Amino acid sequence: MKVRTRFAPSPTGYMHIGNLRTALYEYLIAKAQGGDFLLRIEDTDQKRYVEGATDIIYNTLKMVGMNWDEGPDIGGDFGPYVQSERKDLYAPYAHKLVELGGAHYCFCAEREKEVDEDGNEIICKFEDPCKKIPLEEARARIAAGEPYVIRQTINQTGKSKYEDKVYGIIEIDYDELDEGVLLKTDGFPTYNFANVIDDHLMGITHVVRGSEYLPSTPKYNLMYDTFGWERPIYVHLPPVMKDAQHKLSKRNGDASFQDLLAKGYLPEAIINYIALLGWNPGTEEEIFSIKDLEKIFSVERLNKSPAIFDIVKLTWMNGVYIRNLSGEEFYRLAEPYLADMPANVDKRALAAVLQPRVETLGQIKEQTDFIKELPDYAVDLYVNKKMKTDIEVAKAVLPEIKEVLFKQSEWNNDALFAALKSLAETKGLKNGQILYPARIALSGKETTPGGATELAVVLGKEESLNRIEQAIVKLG
RNA sequence: GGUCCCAUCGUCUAAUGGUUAGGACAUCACCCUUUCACGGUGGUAAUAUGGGUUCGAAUCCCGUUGGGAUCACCA
Repeated sequence: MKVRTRFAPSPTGYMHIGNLRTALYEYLIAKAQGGDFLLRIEDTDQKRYVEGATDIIYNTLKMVGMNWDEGPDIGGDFGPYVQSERKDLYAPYAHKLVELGGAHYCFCAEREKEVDEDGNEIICKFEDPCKKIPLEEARARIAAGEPYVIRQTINQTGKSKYEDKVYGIIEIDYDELDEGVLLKTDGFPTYNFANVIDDHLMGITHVVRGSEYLPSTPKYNLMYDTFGWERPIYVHLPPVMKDAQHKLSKRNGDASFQDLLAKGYLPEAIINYIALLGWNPGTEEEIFSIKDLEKIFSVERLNKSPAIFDIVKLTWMNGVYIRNLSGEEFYRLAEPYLADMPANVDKRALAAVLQPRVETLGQIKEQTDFIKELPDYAVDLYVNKKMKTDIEVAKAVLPEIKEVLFKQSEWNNDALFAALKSLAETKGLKNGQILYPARIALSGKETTPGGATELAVVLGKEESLNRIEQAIVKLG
């Protein structure tokens, strides 16, 4: 049978990393088996709907290369793919479930949380008195216009049992299961119910979701069983953590996919990194494109313990992706970050020195700030023991450097380096005694992307000579 | 609180009864070098804990501890 998985986000306007990873695994489980990956929007909670949120979902999935085979925008044989458009479809199934004995009509007021004297929430199992109302009486009250919900009926005793692909056999006592609402007063289904109906109707073979659903899965199974439907294969995923105690969440202000993009992380690197948060290929390789992952992914290698999201390792991996880019591709990506560079700056040369030195595109700004404007630096920057330079050396050498550069007609790194190197030789100095002061004069910074001659190329001849002259004046 | 789940270097993880417990990030040292990076070499660093089972346990069982989840007309 063809594998079918689904990503079913609710449109809340925020694609967080845990969610993205769930989508990735759903996608990979399908694709590794030549199956279909579908997109379904779960918007049954009208209060939480956020305008434009579905576009964020579409754009994110497209950007990382997770193409869906069926979805709200492209359709498919099992639509509609937006739950609010499926609204009328659920109620008949709910009433059917009542007939089959798997649910009942309930007229209770909405449950309120009880609090004890210390302000702690009292947790107790809900015993629904409406369960005892004869079906005919309940139907009469509904006919009379009384508001009602449909609630799941759980009469089973003993242990429920199912197998999860990552956690193994899960056994839970039926007694622990809450008789939750399936169809709300407003006629909308709850997640619990809509999920079962939609997954069945859409032919979903593998239900992939967070491990928080592990304890409520027996309730879904009961519904599948009562309807006489085949239970899906379950794949529950451990959470992605911010630290040992907290899940990554919107509330904590943790990075979303969008935030990472804005900081200059590449979609390919993000996908590669999160794929490895809870899954490993069993080899020592760790750089994978999504196409690679489609070939090698297997559910068996999914991990069951939570994983902490480590931005440091993601940053490293992003650096790997940046370095693997061709010079042309990197230039294209870096260009927007170089928009405010002065016109005389050789942006291509600059991009070339930047590429091995940045791990995120966002780091370009701090690396290039000295180009726009020479910082007002302290003269003791010219002192460097290892390079055997100090203020006196700089004072002596800078006019000579200016002279050499002034005469230089070929303005590229090799030519400049050769020229300054021969200056050092004729003066009987070490290379560093020429190059270090030159670099400081050109940049006004202790560390720079590239050496003296590389910076001279980036700045151009005129600006380079100008800065060296300023240094000579500064040193008096 | 009841129930369910989890537990290997700081972090992500490998090792499905027999390894000097492996790799990657981070960290430290050294090399390369025109500063800083990149690259290269090497080092520090882990089986939470107590009992079993076994010739042999990170691995299987039980307890303890620590953490997480769940118990909504939210998904």
